[in-house]
Amino acid sequence: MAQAFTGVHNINMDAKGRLAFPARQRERLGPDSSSTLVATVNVSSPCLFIYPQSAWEQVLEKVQALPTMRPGVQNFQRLFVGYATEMEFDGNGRLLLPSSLREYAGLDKKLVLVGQINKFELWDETRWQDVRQQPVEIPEELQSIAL
Amino acid sequence: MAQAFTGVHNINMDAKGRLAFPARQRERLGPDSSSTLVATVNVSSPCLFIYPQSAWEQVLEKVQALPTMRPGVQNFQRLFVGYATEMEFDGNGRLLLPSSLREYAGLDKKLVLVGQINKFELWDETRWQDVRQQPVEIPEELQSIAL
DNA sequence: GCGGGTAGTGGGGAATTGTGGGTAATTGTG
DNA sequence: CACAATTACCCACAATTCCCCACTACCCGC
Repeated sequence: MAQAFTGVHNINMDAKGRLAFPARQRERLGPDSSSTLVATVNVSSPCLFIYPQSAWEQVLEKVQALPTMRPGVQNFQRLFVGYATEMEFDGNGRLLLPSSLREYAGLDKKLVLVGQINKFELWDETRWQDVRQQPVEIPEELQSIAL
Repeated sequence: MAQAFTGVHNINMDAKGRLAFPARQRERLGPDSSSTLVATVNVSSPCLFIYPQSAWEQVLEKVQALPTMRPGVQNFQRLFVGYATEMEFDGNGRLLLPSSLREYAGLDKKLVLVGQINKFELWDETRWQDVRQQPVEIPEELQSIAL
C-alpha cells in the first residue's frame, strides 16, 4: 500500500458538479498528478467511495469472486459495480462527479471528504453531521484488539 | 477482458424506439465504432442484458453446455436464447431495440443503462428506482471481505 | 505588513453529444 | 402487382460537456 489516506476535509462543489480535491490529498495519490480515480457508491451508507485506480482493481477482483447467483450478492454487485465511474482531474485539480453519483449520495454544495486508508468517503455535510452525532456502538471484533 | 463496463447513465428512448448509447461507453466497446451488440432478457429481473458480440459468444457457449433436460433449464434457454437479438449502431450512435424486448422490460421513454463488467443492464427508470431503493442486505460472503 | 506563490472559484465558448424529424428504401400484405 | 407499414439513412438543430483562462483568497516567507 502506497500511503494510507486519513483526514477530514470540508470541500465545496460548484454549480457544475466539480469539486476541488484538497491539494495535500492529491499529492498522496501519487507524485504524478494525472492519476485516475474511481468513484462508486457505499451500498450501506448514503455516501460515495473514491478509490485510486490500483486500489479499485483489487477491490473489483474480490467483488467479482463472489458467488453471483447468491441472493443479495447480485443486488450488491449491480449497485457497487454499476455505479463505479472513472474520473480524472481537470487542469485545476478538480473532479467532475457524474450526476448519478451526486444524486445517490444527495450531494449538494457543502461536502465532507474523509480518508479511509485505501479510499476516501465523500459525504454531503448534513448527512455527515447526522452520522457523526450518532453514538458509536463497539462491535465485538473491536473488543479483541488494542488501539 | 478488454475493459470492464461500469457506470450508471440515464438515457432517453425516442418515439421510434431508438436509444442513444452514451459516447464514452460506445468507445469502450471497441475502437471500431461499428461493433455489433446482442441484447436479450435477464430472466431473473425485469431488465435487458446487452453484450458485445464477443462476450455474447462466450456466454452462449456456456448456455449451450447446460443439461437441456434438467427441469428449468429448457425454460431458461428458451427465453434467454430466444430473445437474443443482434443490433448495430446507426450513424448517430443509436440502437434500435426490437419491440419484443422493449415490451419484456417495460421500457418507456426514460431508461437507465448500468455497466456490469462484461455486459450492460438496461432498465426502465421506474423499475430501476424500485431496485435501488430496496435495502441491500449484505450477504454473508461480503461480511468477510474489506472493500 | 508586503509580495509572491499556491490553492480554490467561477465562467465563457468551442467541440462534442443527443434529439427530432424528413425522406428513401425495403418489407410485408392484400 | 400495388399499396401500406415499417425500417434505415441522413441532415440539421439543441443541449451538454469539456477545456481553458482569469480572478480571488489564502498561506508563507521575507
